[in-house]
Amino acid sequence: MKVKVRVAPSPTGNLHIGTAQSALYNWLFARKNGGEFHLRIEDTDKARSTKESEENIIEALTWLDLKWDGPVSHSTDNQKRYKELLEKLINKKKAFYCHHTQEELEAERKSQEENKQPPRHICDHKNTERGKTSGGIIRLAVNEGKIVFEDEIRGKIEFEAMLLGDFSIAKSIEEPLYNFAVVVDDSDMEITHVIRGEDHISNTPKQILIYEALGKTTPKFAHLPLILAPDRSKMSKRHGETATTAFKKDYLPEALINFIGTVSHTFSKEILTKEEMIEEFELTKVHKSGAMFDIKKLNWLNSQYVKKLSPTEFKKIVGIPEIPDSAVPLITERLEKLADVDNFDYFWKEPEYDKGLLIWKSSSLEEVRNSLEEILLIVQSSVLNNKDEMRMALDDLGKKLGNPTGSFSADRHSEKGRTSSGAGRGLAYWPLRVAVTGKEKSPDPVQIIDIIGKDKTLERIEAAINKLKV
RNA sequence: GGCCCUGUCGUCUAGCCCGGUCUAGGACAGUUGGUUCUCAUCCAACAAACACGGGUUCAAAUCCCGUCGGGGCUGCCA
Repeated sequence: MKVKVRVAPSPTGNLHIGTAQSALYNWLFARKNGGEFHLRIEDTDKARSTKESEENIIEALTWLDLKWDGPVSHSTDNQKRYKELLEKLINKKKAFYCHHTQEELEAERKSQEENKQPPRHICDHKNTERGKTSGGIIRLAVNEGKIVFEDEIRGKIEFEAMLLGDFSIAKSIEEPLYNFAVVVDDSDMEITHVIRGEDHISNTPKQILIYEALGKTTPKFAHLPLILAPDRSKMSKRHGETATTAFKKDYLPEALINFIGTVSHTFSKEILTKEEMIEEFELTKVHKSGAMFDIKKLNWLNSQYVKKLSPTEFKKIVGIPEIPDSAVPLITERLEKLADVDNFDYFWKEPEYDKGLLIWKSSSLEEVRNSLEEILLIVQSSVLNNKDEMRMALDDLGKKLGNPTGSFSADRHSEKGRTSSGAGRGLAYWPLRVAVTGKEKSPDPVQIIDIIGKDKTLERIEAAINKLKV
């Protein structure tokens, strides 16, 4: 039988990162087995479902390039089926109306907990005339027995049916609840493998009972481990952002895919595309225990992908003003998150900084100004068109300015056993970098100068000298 | 409380099924050093784990039992 899987998010919020992982694994499984991967919007709860959420789900999946087969389906398209099947179950006495009030149910649950009893409702309206009369919610008539299924990832899992009680399947004949709706949907779509988060393990016995009551064959089940927050609990809003689309501003989709793919499944490489993942993907190789969401690892992966981008791709993705291609590697080499590209805005706009930043170590204001004036002369000469000559000229200047032999201990730069020539070079390079970039951290100023050009460089050095005069 | 899932470095894991090759391997993060004007890259090195207790065995991270820990579910949400 042809493999058919789906991802079925409810449109009650943005696409959760865990659901994105679930989508990826379903997608990989389908592609690996030449099957189909579908997207179904599980909008059973009409009150909480929104159009915006649905749009967000589609936006996220599209961004991650997880293409689904066929049209997007909706639970709400299946209304008539739910009602039809619900009536059928009631007629066959496999389901019934429960007329107990919410207060009664709550009191029962409370006393059960106090008496260390399993929380459940075994309804005495089952198999009675009252149970056939519409009015209350609809429950499945559960009988004694064991419910056993073979999880494709975890192996055999067993439940005692009566511990479930006569659980609810619909609020009314027109309003099915989640467990009933998914079973009908999956069954009608002929889903062969239900691959979803571990948080659904306890729904599985209920769903199996519904399949049986309906006389349908059950699909295979596979429960993925959860992606955990730093406190090891399920990731939720209270831990910060969980929306997949929130990662768009900082991360490449390939990097996020790589991260969520490798965090719960081991592949032969740490860095690989989802096409490469298809080759090795096996449900039996999916891990059993939850994995913490390690943002540092995501950052590292992202930086690896950023470095591989061509200048054209990079500029298009981060959307910055036009800069020469040669500037791009200088940026990508030190970029972890896309939005941090603003730290390199000196390539396209004038730097702003405090004049104190121009001071190299414990040098004096005069020394720095003198150094900048010398550099101005160097730049004005034509050595600029050769980076090596430029460096030599700056190195010579460094030597000339010499090593101020005083102590450096009381400044903001750490002292790392620098050689005497290094100290002089610093007096040349440091103020130049600050003048050109306005930052204390940057790529080699000579390379930056080569990119922004002679005129801009002269302007910026003059501006720096003027700052020091005030 | 009840039911279920799970437990190797700080994190993600390899190894576990089929005991010895494991003085437990890799990656991220961390620390140190090299290149260096700063940052980054790159390179080198260091530190860091079998949850605990019994048992089986010549031998246990690997097999068995128990304990403890973590998580999920426990809705007329999904």
